[in-house]
Amino acid sequence: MAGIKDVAAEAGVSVATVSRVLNGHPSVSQEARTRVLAAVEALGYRPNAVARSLRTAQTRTLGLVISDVLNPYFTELARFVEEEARALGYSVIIGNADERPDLQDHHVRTLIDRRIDGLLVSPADGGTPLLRDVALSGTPMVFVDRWIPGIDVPVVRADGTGAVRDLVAHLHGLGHRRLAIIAGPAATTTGDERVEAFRGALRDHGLALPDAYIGQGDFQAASGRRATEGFLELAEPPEVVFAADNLMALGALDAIRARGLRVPDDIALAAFDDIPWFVHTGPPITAVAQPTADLARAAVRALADRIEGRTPQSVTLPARLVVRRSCGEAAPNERSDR
Amino acid sequence: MAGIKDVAAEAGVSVATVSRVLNGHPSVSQEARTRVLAAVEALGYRPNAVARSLRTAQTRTLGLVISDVLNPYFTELARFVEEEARALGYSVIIGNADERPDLQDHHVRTLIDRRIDGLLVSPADGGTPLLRDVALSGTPMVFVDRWIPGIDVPVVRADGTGAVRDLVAHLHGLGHRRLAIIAGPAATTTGDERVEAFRGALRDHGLALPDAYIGQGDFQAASGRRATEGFLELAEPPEVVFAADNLMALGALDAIRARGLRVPDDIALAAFDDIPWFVHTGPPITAVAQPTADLARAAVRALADRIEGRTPQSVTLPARLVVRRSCGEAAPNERSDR
DNA sequence: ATCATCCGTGTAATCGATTCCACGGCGTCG
DNA sequence: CGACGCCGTGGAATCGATTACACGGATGAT
Repeated sequence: MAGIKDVAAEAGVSVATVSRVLNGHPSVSQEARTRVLAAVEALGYRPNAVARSLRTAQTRTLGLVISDVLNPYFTELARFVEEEARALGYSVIIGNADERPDLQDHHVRTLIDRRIDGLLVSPADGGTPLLRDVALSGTPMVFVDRWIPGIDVPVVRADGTGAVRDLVAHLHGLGHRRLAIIAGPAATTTGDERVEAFRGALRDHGLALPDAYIGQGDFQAASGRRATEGFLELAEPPEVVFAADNLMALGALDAIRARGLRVPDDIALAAFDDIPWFVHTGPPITAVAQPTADLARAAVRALADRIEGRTPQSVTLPARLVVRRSCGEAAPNERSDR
Repeated sequence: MAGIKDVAAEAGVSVATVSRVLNGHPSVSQEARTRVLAAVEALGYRPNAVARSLRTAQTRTLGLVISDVLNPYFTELARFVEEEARALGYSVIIGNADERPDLQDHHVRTLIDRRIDGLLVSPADGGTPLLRDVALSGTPMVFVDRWIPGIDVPVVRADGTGAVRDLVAHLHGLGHRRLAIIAGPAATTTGDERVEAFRGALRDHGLALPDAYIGQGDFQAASGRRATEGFLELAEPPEVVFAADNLMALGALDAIRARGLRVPDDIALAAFDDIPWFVHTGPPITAVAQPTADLARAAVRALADRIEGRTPQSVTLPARLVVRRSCGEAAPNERSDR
């Protein structure tokens, strides 16, 4: 593969001049510039990004570590992150943690070893020592969706409290009084937060959230199934199950069907995170939708700000309720899908 | 960030010795080894992958360019690819082409510039000049799922003919005679192939595949919707729609529902590519399932073989039919889900 | 005792770019 | 007319690792 020396030789100039032309440096004669460009064209020369990165100490690459690529919410997030990053001239390397702290650490370490310019993280857990160290070491970092309290890094996320309140109002309006939630891992911020938002909204309607109505999940479908089975075995099972993410909602749907029950007639179902498939499930599922594209854009911009020496800002965007049929027939005046 | 020189100084040896210890080179005294290791530990030293790559001319990184990350089939593929690559000591950088040749080229070029050791591609189109050049230039490359005829590169893919034949037999057994297909872009191999397999299977039952029953899609949901609307407007609409990928099946489902029709009572639906969500749609969708994990593993192994100087092999694995309810009630003796 | 070998180690070249510094030529200004 | 400055350019240092080669000392064979 042709190197910068070959180009210099071909154009009859020094490597310094070639480099200057390629980087748009002003002091190069028109003459030299055209000769170099011609040589580049002739040889099909492409600069070696590895060598360039070594010298300049920047890779124009962002790392994105997410907790689970198979979760459509994160897939979508990743897609938009890459899109915005590309627009700003960065590449993205994705690391999938599969909700495993050890895998998360593996990816963080590899990314740091590759000297990525900045790190976007949606932590799978309460924060391993590694993540703290990285943040402390001055590597530009931004949390997206989930974050770790006590680590001083900008956070870009959606606030679900308003939407959850709307959801509870909707459920209450349909006559439901016994509402249960399948929570995420307590170690994740989104885990807690969604439970607390739910509890708060229930309180507004004079309802309590008994411990038996809080299922412990881990954001995976299987845990949603288990938690729902637990609910269904209760002497007084809930009338509604609210899953804190879309995969657990799917598990819940499984468990409900396995019992021969019907949604929403026998039990209602709602989920956090809206995904395209929820339109097509039987029945379509009512969900709290996050502004994924905006979150991704804001996160990338915050990170780029941090990298390029500007001051990054934490951003919180509101989520919104999308009513479908899984909690009972929507009243005609309620907001519906889209 | 500490460099190898710092470690050498701390341990009181030369950088060469440090490097030897880190790379498990034999001729290093036990003494020196422990001192170096202690220094590494003390300084929290991590080798700079960029510098290492420049010198060794290898990055231990694989590029994976897929046509659409949002398609769960590819998401899953990507996940398993990363898993297998990690097991073999490689990292993976994913490039999402969004079914756009220009974006595909962008990613291929960036990956080559970064001097990845090998490239796994599921081409979005018939093959841009760039892809040909890269293959010709000797960059290790393997096609997965889709490939480009005329480029001499190993191909790892699933063969759907058997499963499609099973599908058609199943449909025929249920009494369906007017079967339509939503094809993928003609430029992709999977596009053609699935149509031809379908046509062949129909012929076995003495059925024809009229042009009006071949919808033109592009592997995206919207195209499935359009094609299905076309079918439904026909004087004699088909009794079954077979979508050549899962997203188009979703579009088809949309179009059918929008008409107020019911699956499978009014019209049957089947899809190529099985995904977890098909269990939860209303009704659950009959599909041809590809052995995604095995494909991913085989592809990575083929690429690693090529990179490491062994002879890579093309691999073709059989797909299988998963019968659910979207084509009519399954006979009790038929293979069902799982 | 002598010489060849081998082992552990260090010095320095190298990978392919960027960039600091010096230099020659030329225009401008005093 | 001499000095100064600027412009375009090239030489060489540099980034942080790996590795070929050289070297000194110990060991073993003859």
